[in-house]
Amino acid sequence: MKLDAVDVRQAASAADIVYEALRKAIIEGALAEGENLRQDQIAQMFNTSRIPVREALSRLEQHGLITTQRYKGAVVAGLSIEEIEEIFEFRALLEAEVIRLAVPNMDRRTLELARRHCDEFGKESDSAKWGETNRNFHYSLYEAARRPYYLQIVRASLDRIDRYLRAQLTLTDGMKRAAREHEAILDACTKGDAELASSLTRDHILDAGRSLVVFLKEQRG
Amino acid sequence: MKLDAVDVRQAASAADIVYEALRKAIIEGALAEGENLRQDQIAQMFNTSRIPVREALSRLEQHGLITTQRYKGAVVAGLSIEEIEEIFEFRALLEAEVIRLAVPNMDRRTLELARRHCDEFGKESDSAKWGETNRNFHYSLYEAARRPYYLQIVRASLDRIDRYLRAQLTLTDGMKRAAREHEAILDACTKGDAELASSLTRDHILDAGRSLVVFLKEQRG
DNA sequence: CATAGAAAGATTGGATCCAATATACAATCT
DNA sequence: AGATTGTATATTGGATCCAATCTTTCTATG
Repeated sequence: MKLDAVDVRQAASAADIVYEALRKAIIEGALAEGENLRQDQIAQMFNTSRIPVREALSRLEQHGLITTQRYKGAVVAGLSIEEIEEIFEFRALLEAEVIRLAVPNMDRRTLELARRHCDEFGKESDSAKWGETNRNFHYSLYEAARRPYYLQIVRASLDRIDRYLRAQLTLTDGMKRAAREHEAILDACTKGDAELASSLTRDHILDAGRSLVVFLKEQRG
Repeated sequence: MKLDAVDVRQAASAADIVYEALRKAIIEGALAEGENLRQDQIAQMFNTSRIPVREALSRLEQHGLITTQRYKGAVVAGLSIEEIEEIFEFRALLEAEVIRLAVPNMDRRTLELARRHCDEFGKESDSAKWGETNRNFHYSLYEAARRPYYLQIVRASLDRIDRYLRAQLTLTDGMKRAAREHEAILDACTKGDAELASSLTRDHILDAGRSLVVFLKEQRG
């Protein structure tokens, strides 16, 4: 007997499904910041009870995507400009280090995959998909660092500001500029220049952060 | 009328209490790694139902302190040597940066508080309390960085390896060495030398990590 | 009319109950 | 005996119910 066995114990629980759906909605900006999240309402949307919803909300709160108040409920978390600046600064530190550690481990497969994501990002016309292709590109390089803990934190910090980052990409030349910077980063990786890849990544993140903050300060007054 | 008002809405929920108690027990090593955590049993210990326990366990899992399997329950997370090495490396990067950012903001009060924690650490004879005083010392300096997001991550990563770190401190001269290194870090901060404080912090963490790994490799074979 | 306070409705936190799954052990077959 | 199957028990995941709290609305009163 031979068949493609899958581990059924990895089947997603109701809480997993609700969590992933809400996480995606918040990251993509489908749920506006400050929006109320009623347990009952969400439970009905997913044809389940409030218990798995509560667990999903608990996870979202741990990740900083929502804030809750006892007996008052959950709202989609909003970030102040100071908080956004801090997270961009943090990401610059962390991702610059991750790619420095990653470069020595990059093999042909990694670079080819990154090349595909890079091209895809450059060609993508649907602005709704930029966030996803942007992630794919960076993660495809970061994976080579073989640092699961670092990557977990990278993911969590990106989750928090992804909504804003997507807004930044749609700004005037945010997208074109990001595409150019991606090319430069990928080039450095291909050449095996870890220091260059690291400092380019750092600048890439800090630049995006700066132009986003300028934009938000105008917008918020 | 004048009184110390507290916001009653911040009163801890049952889930909060269970979470904090379990977190403390795991960090301090009171719960051995691999130990089973039965929802019913914990609920009875806290005179509550399984619902708040489930929420507490969910939070612990998000923070990596326990691992759970569907329908099988939760066990206290254990870390492989590779994972421990990664977290020490991560902490070195992060905490070195935090203290670099903190030094310019340190005022007299901060330094006096750190001095007290430093002395307390040096005098403390109860090895069970070393972990706590160690935290107090470092945090008292880190606070000055005014980077809440960084500090949240610092705390989470320290939580994961605190059990092992405490073991390291009780090693032969781990404690004396740590006390000396604390003095040096505090001196650098007092002098306002951010770069020195940063590199000393980095070495302090990497040294502890290295001697811990040596110890664990012997112990685990 | 404005406002304080009470009552009603909505919403969350927690308790209890049921269903799904895993584990341990007995029964059965070769 | 050893392996396999069935069954009983324990445990978790989810549904439903109740209690605590918040929010809104209504009313009485100045």
